[in-house]
Amino acid sequence: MGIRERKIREKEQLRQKILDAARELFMVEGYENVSMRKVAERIEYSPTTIYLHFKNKTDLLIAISENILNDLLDTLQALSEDTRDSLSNLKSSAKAYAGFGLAHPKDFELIFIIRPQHQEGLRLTEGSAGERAFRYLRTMVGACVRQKTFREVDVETTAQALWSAMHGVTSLLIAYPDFPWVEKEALIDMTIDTMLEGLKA
Amino acid sequence: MGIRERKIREKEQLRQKILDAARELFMVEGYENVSMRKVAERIEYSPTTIYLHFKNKTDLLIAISENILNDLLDTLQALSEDTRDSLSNLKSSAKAYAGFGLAHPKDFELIFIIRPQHQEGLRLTEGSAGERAFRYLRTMVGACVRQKTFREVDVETTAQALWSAMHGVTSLLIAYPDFPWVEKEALIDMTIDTMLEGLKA
DNA sequence: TCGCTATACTTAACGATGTTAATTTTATTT
DNA sequence: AAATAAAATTAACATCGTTAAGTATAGCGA
Repeated sequence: MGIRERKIREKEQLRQKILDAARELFMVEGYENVSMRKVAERIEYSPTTIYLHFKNKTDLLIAISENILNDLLDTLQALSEDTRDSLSNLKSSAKAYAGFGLAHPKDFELIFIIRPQHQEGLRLTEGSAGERAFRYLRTMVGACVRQKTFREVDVETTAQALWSAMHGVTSLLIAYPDFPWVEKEALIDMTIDTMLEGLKA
Repeated sequence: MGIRERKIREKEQLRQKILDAARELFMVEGYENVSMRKVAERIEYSPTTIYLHFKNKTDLLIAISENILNDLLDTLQALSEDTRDSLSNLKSSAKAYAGFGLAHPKDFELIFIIRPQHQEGLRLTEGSAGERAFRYLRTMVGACVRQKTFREVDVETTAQALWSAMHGVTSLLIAYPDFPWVEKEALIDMTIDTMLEGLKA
């Protein structure tokens, strides 16, 4: 009796096909310029079929955002594999966050700029990619404090401040690509290095 | 022959009326939820009349953004009136930037989040509010370096890094109001204080 | 193999959007 | 009072997100 299973599988495949098509289009054309009809056309289904898999366009955006967030989390966690000292880990993770933004500006924009605009009251649910990413950051900060690499700062506040600083550079570099920035790498380094210097014991 | 003058004045008045109505609506309903028809209805003109004064909706957004940026610049410059030491000036300006964002989140969102999305290739033109604000920041950083309050850092890079950090906290606090932030003031203080600490001579 | 039923999918439509073209009203000049 | 220039409007186009209603299809028991 594998019929039911096959149907579920086919349904899941179509859902994935929609996600792939939409993500691709969002990246190339930008969320606001992609209509449900365009997504439908690309997968060769009628527009309404999408609504059998996603409640609305925002729901589609959210699902894709979660996928991207998982990619980002993978990128960050791949770095902690080589477990050097906590400070190096923290620094390379912070740089990876900004690096991800520069390498995939459209992804960054979608998850951190567009999504919160369309999903107000967004909160990090237990075990979500965003929640795990931030917990990972807090752990690294905690380690630096425990090992007296940092002075006795509040771990939660410090983690949030570090995220803020890295998020700031990345957002600005993406939002204003034509601003007369100094070399991007240099700016990213200056931001994270200054923060870390300010936290030293 | 004051007829021509009166006509110009009336035209300018209507333009201002449109700006006021649109800004008010943008603040309350959000840019994307405000249609040209809604703006028109509020000023009791037909929708097309707006197009006699603004090329399109983006043009309206830009004009309003410039107004808001001037407000922000005023807020910042009011602080430098009491000319204490450069470091205090820098610190209070940085806090004022974040404070403006928290006090007027919709304004902040409009000029720093929405506008760059609709006006790509945006550059700070000579003498614009944005350009003056940043130049002011660079001057304060330069003063701190010259007086050896800061170590010998590159002024341009440092100014951009400081803006990044402050922009980051503010953006995040606004974008994710439901994130479990520590006390907002504490987070803002931690971010700016850590940056300044990291720059000390 | 036949009809029955649930599921998958499509067609048609609604109200709203930004924007343009064509037209009418209004105010000024001759 | 007629002509002209300016200001404002009406009507329309293409497109949007989304819903309701209808049609095809695939699996089922007989």
